[in-house]
Amino acid sequence: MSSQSISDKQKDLLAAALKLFVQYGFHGTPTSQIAKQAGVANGTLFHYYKTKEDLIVSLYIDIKTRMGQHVEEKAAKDKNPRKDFRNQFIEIILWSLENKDDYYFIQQFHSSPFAALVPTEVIKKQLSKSCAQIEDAIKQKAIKNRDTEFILTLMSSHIFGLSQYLTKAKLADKEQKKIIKDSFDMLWKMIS
Amino acid sequence: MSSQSISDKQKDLLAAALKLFVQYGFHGTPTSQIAKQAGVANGTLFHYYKTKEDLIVSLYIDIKTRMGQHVEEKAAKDKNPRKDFRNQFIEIILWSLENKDDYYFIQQFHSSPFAALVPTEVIKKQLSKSCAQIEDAIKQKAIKNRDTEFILTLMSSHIFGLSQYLTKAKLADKEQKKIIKDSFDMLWKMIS
DNA sequence: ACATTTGTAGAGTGAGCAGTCAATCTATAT
DNA sequence: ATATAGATTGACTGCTCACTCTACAAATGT
Repeated sequence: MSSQSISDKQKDLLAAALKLFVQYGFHGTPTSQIAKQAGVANGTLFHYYKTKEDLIVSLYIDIKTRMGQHVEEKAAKDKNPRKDFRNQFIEIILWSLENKDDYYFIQQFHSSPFAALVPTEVIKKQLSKSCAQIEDAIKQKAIKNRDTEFILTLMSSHIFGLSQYLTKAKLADKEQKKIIKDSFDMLWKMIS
Repeated sequence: MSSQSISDKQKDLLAAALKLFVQYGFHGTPTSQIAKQAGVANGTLFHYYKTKEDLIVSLYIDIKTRMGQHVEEKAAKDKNPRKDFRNQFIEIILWSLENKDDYYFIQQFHSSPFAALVPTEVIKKQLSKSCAQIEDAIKQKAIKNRDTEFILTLMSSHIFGLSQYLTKAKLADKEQKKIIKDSFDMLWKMIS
């Protein structure tokens, strides 16, 4: 199901679906519209995705994967936990601002019944790196000794909140970077 | 539209809608099912709510109002900003845990196209108190001097994250209270 | 060259849904 | 008693939508 290399038409379909889902919601977007927007026939959509549900879940996994790759590539690694987290923090925020639709879709998806349809193995894979990193930082006494999930949740929601704020308040680049750094300092103060 | 005192049948309808929306999502829930679950006829639903959309928005406003009232009543007022925020923080968290469906619905609603349909006056009314409180605390130098919206967003998402964590990790009462307090301390450290 | 698989198209189908409507019931007013 | 307005019902409708099906085209293998 939508694994392996993704064809051009699949990319078009996912891009079209993203745009429309963000604008009209899952149910407000007929598959016919998605096909139209992607410039393919109705049947083609169902050739690649067995059901609409399959398309939605595939889109989610695709976005998450791309986001992960981006951070992996861009964020400079660092021995110092604080700097390491900071680099990743900044890259995620920047990505979320450059890909607002994608980020918004993830939120939408998370608080929908579709969230339950993501295979557990996929979820675990997504979390494993972050968890390991947090556990590492705890061992190094760089951050508070708390349940890993707890820390991760607080970090995620902090990032979510910041992204939301920056999206609403359209600021100049300089001002924005200032707030991002400030925001990380606040986060770090909280968990260190 | 669904203002003024709410009749029993309306209450039944909202309760039914909440339950089903949380379980199956907005689109996965036909109005016919909502009516059935509420024990009224199909037409009765449309007597009270012009459209399904109207029902959804009304439900959101109803929940938000109830949540606000609950906090207003329960949270002990305090001259000390920190204590004042803490009391409210705790009450919101406890409410969210006792009313998981309601809280989940709010999230679902926020990241949906329906969010745009809430009248701006309603939104402003909801935010005014919190904003005033934050501005007050800033003047008293109890918390950092930042944009009010920024602080509010960080607080909201922190609460959201904590609620989510506590919902997943089912802990004993004592443990839970410990984490709530700890979590508030962390939040306060961040913004003070 | 031919066979087989894979991709693409788009009209068609049947189920399900939001919302209507005419009829009946209830309540309050006069 | 009677009139008026609101509440309640549930069968009905017209439309939308997810998904199917058949036919044809392109690629791939032999």
